[in-house]
Amino acid sequence: MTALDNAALRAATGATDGEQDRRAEIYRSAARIFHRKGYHATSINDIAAAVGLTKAGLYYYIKGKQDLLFAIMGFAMDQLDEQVIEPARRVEDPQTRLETIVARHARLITQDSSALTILVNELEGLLPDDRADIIGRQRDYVEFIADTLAALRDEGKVLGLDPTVGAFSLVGMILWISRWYRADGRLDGDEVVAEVTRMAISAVLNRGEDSNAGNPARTGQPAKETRE
Amino acid sequence: MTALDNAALRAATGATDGEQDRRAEIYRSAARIFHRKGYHATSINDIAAAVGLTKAGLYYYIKGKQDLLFAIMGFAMDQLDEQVIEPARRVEDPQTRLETIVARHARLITQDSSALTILVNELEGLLPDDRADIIGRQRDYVEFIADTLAALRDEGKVLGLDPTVGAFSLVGMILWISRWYRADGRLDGDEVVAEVTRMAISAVLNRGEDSNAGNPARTGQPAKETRE
DNA sequence: GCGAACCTACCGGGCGGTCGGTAGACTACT
DNA sequence: AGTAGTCTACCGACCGCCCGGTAGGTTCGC
Repeated sequence: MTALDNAALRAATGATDGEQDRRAEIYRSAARIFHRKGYHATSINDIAAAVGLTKAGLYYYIKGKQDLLFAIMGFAMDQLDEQVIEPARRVEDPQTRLETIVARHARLITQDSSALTILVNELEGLLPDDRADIIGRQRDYVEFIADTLAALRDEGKVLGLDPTVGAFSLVGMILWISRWYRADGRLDGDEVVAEVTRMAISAVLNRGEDSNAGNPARTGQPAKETRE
Repeated sequence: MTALDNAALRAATGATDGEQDRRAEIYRSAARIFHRKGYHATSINDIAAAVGLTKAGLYYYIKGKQDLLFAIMGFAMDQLDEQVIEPARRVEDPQTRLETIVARHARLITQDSSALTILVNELEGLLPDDRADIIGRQRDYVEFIADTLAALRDEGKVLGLDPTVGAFSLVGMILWISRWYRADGRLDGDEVVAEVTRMAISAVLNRGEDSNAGNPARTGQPAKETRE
């Protein structure tokens, strides 16, 4: 649906609408199959069959398996930029900005997780240059979140949390949604997005008054108890 | 180090110590390579070369590629059972139990993430029966966490959080550590474990007053901005 | 001389990718 | 109107390579 529609490779050689439609269908199918079986376990034949072509016919539209993967990942990053990062950048209040990031990213995943999940799971399938490109964009995203956490810390709303650890942890929470959420399951997408957003905010904000800054020494005795 | 030492396949045919050592080394190497390159992208030759054998020589020790994968995953689940679930089961207080789960699981990952990461990323490389086995054990683990969250809710320490969503979210946070944590990085393992544990607890507990009192105060009130 | 611990050589098969074609729609000229 | 040329959108057959796995040794300590 919302998948690889027009953005991805609109920049390709001048092309008819029909050709672009077909190409989009191919990218969408490929993303779904990569997502389900993994990049390396998916053959070009699998994708060709899924769109009703032979392998040779498919190669009329694509340059190779790795380009296909890179295109899908590039599309996913574009999606993240447009639907999450850009809107969030326009929010000034750090806490609201963080809520925006988490909610929008989570929502994207509950709607169509294929491309975004491939984005994080199949990095090693890329050529080194392509991988560097994608990794750079991903790092920018995490830094964006970390900066937001740092801003919250400067406001005194977050105490003693390393922004990098915080950012990674939130990202992990969000990305993991694609592994357990099923659109036809017990919970609907909006509920999940809301729950996860609430958890994320609660994870990084101080608890009430008693936010005893840095370390444990509280209820349990974590980190100490790990001896076996 | 702490990897596939003796447990994994001690049940194999009666075997000498030397043979078990070699076998353990093979499993350990395989786990490391699977972790780095992915199961499908790793060839039997890669593994053989890594332990200084030819492919045929390697087959003296293993039954096949899929059995190797299953053995590694089984070992990882055993590790989780022994080092996380069993110790946590002996903790009665739900909050302390949750801290124990998160801290121990996180610590396991900062120490040696290979097997545990394969466990979650390479499920589709397994034969259906093996996959069912592993998935079942994983589900038990998530349910164990969800039950702990439900117990916290019954104590009034958690309000309005679906235990399943909570459990999955915490698991996502923990598992993601293996993607960004580097033993030679800025932060050391203990710090990371402590930070993540604190975030996890804070993510699920009520904000406000104090937890131990049965006073169900307000939660946060975000999740308003999730519109489009 | 015998078994454990390996090796060299090989097999069938599937992979990503290419090549030479061609059906058919669409002009373009006579 | 007919026909020659052109281009898009494909297909069947094929290539070289490497894969997981195996058959049948060979070496070496006991």
